[in-house]
Amino acid sequence: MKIGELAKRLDISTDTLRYYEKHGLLSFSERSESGYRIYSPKHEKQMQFILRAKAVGFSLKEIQELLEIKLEKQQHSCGEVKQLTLQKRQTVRDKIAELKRFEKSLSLLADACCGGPELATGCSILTTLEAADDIVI
Amino acid sequence: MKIGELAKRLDISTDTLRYYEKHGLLSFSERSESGYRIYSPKHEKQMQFILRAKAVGFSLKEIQELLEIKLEKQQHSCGEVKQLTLQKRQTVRDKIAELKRFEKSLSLLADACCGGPELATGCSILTTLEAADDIVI
DNA sequence: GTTGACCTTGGAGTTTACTCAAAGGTTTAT
DNA sequence: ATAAACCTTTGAGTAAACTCCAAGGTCAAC
Repeated sequence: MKIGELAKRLDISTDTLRYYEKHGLLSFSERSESGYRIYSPKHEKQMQFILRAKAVGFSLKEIQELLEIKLEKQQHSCGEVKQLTLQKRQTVRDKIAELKRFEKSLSLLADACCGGPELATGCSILTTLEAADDIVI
Repeated sequence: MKIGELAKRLDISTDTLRYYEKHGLLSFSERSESGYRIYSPKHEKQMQFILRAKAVGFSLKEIQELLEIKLEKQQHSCGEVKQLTLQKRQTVRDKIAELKRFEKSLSLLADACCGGPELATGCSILTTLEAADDIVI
């Protein structure tokens, strides 16, 4: 199958497929005589792995690590894989915590503001940001 | 006060201050005869506004909008400010939701994995990513 | 009068994950 | 045989928010 077909099956762009190949995520494929990339079901499966890993939050760099382990399973332990997963979960949790702090502060700001057509001269959001000691950060 | 002193007081770098000026966040300051930036308490207050807005999650671009309103309060309404705040809260909430989905999937993966020194050949995380129809995405 | 700490500018580099364009070769259908 | 639809490569551009560098000017202290 040529690149366009694989792209369509996976619902991504051909550019993305070439990008993944270039960055060591998707293994090189055979080429036709004219130089076209010819993909096998193996490549499609590899791509599905990549897309699933992306869907659970792994970055491309992290997916590279997972692929390295996956391709040489004999050389690696279950513990390593779990380690990567738990690490990722921790950074996700940290980000969630930060965003929740944002959410809380923004809610405080919004709730205190009338939000009406009044001039913004006395807007509580602006004055709070100007001199806030009371924002929960 | 020169740039180094203001930077120290705000606990940011001089590069950041120049960056903010260049990108229209911090108003231009006077210059000494030799071309040094000379900042007044007004500039420090403006920077505090910016840093507080950052601390509650606004991007620099959004802070620019807030500053425009702030500098011409007569021309704007409370509603506009609240609107920006609520919009921001929504994007923050959306991001939290996505990250929570990640967290959930990663937890499922991690919990199913023994994480031991066993070879990764049968690692449940890898096999799940290879052929997962059961990942909650 | 010279060291060292400060300041200036312009421009390049970083990270992430693509996306687009240009200029050209190939295949397929009519 | 020619037009449309595909493929190739290289290289540049995007967003966000800085960060670093080079090459040079300035100021205070000793």
